[in-house]
Amino acid sequence: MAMRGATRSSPARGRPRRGAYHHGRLREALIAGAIDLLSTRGTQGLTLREAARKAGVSHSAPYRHFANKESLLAAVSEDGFRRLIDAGITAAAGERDPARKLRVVGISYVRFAAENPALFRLMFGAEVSGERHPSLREQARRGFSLLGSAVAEAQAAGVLRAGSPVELAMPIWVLAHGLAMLTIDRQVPAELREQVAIEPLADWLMSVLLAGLDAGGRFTH
Amino acid sequence: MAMRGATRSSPARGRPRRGAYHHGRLREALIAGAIDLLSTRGTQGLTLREAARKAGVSHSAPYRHFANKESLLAAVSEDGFRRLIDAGITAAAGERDPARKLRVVGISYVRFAAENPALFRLMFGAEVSGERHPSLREQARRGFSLLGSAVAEAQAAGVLRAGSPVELAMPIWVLAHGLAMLTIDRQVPAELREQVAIEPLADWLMSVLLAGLDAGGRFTH
DNA sequence: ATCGAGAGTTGACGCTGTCAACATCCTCGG
DNA sequence: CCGAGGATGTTGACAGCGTCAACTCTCGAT
Repeated sequence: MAMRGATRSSPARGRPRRGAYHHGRLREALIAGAIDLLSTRGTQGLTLREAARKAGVSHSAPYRHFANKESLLAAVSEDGFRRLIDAGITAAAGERDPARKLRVVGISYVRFAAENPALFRLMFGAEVSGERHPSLREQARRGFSLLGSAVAEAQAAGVLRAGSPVELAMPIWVLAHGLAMLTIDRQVPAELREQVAIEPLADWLMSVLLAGLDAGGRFTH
Repeated sequence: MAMRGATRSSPARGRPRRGAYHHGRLREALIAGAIDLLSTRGTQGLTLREAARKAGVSHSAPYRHFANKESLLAAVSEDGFRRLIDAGITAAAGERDPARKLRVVGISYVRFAAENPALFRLMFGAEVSGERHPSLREQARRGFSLLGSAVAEAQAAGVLRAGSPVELAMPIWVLAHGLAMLTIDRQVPAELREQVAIEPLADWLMSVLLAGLDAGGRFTH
């Protein structure tokens, strides 16, 4: 049996020391396959058995590495959060002006969603519960604190009014998240969509909001 | 066979003229059952077969009324849009001041999402495609035009700057949608959540945005 | 009275997630 | 050097799902 061999996805990347029976890097291969399935065939196409097939492994091998499907989805989601945060960090690093930095972080958020719609929906969706997977909650917190530090920087430079960074970051996140979701759902009115470029729209929305943050009152709770 | 009878969900509501074999109002019963399943057991719990069971009918009877599962979901989604728009109309009717009217429409949007999370996600999700179900697109357009008229009213009253209503309505929708989604996903930071009341937060965000719309520039494309 | 179309049923298919029992491999203590 | 045992992978099963084909029942029009 075990007709599986080096023909499929080169098990044990690098040096194929392991025999045919043990994959060697199955966990990573499953996550990578799942991410690929998600972007090419959408949520419906992401199946435990199909991910196993792509890794060249039997249908229940994944259970040696994930308790159930939700656990695999959580790992995929966590990887998505890492990439989303990396995109934000990279975008911020490319800007020196603190005001522009704040905007490009928001724009990178929307762009990530537009480029990975199914993944983005999974990350914020309900099929993987944040309660059961606290590491996900941790990643979301990291992302929010990245935004918070961009806010603090803008405040220090005097381009954003004083106030609790979390209170000021919240509206920015809400706006970026709303635009990201509506973009994914293709709900942005045609009048406001020029070609497929979402960035100018995102930039304008950020301008409006930042102006409002300077003018508006605080959230006194 | 056909042990199904008046014991279950009273087929042919009103006058049970039809015998046991023909349900009489199966289509409506399936939609109602699906909505119920969605709110009590979530997306995963909404199953064609379970909806049929709730209606007291065999597992493939739904195919006489819906081409496939997605068609049932589309009907559920359309009902959701109607209720969402109704909520907005009701909220607007309760306010005379055009500025407050604009805000309560946004707040009602967020509240609807918070009260019907699974339904809201279905309405804007990917499992029912707007391309294949144009009536859904139509409902979304109706909702947007409801918001647009609230904007126009505010402009006429001089409490909102001039400009294309669609250009001004877009940021409001984006903000409301973002807050709705983040609320559903329980991502709103604890510091900003007082108890479970989302309305003050929504109101504040609307204030910030409206101030920004007055101060900010236009979206020149 | 009949007949045909609409509405519902039965049974099947392939797919899925999950589990139990089994097989194989790798490592480490003796 | 070896052999035991844990880690890893396989096989086969189960129930539930969406869907389809073939059947049956019912009712209203002719």
